[in-house]
Amino acid sequence: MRAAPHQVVFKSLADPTRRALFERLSRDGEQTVRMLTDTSGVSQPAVSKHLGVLKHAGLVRSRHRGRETHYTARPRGLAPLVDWMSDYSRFWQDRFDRLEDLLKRMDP
Amino acid sequence: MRAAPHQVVFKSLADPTRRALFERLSRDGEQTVRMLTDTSGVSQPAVSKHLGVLKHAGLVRSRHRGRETHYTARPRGLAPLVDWMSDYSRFWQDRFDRLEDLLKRMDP
DNA sequence: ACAACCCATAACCGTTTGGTTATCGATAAC
DNA sequence: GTTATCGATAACCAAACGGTTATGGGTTGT
Repeated sequence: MRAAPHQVVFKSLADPTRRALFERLSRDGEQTVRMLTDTSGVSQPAVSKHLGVLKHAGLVRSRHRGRETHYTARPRGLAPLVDWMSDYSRFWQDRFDRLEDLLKRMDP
Repeated sequence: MRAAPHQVVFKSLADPTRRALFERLSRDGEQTVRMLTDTSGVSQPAVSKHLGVLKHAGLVRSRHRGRETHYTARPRGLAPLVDWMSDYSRFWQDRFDRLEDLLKRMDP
């Protein structure tokens, strides 16, 4: 039995180090493992492991060139969170539904 | 140094049992600890502990009457997630900004 | 008054998790 | 060709986590 997408995403983002990596990739764009390691405060293997988790959750992508691996944020990976919120909180559902309508009307 | 709101919320929702409690309260409205325990699959103390975590995260409220404690979902407790998403993902920021505008125009 | 019930807390325990160091294959630099 | 760099993996470890049982204070029912 596979874990639901939102489960994996929540778990991934619960760790501050991992979230910092995602934030960094979102702010500054594509980065190599080395670059990420140099500002993360943890060791390179730790960074690699975290990136593995984020990748498995669909939150980042990787691209190999030569001996380096370049990682990129995948904003759409957050979609399961939005879906979950609208499923289980009418409060947000109403808001997201309106947003959906608005976007459709603006960009049909 | 206090933990950032989104950190607490992410951590709280990372656990499936805890998320199930929040989902239940969101779907079915106010519930006592006993009612929640009977369908949770874990012991009453476990439920109490989880509810404590959710409460600390601002995701539920509690109200005492007699010997029972009634818990309610607090949808606004999810706001830190939306904020975080719009801060660190331009993709969602654009969408949420539009939502913000829409809501302001609809309900000024 | 007493028994039963509700819920929170404490003490404890196995598993998971986030970190480390060591290592190795692959590529780049000299 | 040799040396240095990059990044993934393995093995290991302490701390955090999610569960349990035991208990006790407060409230309701008989």
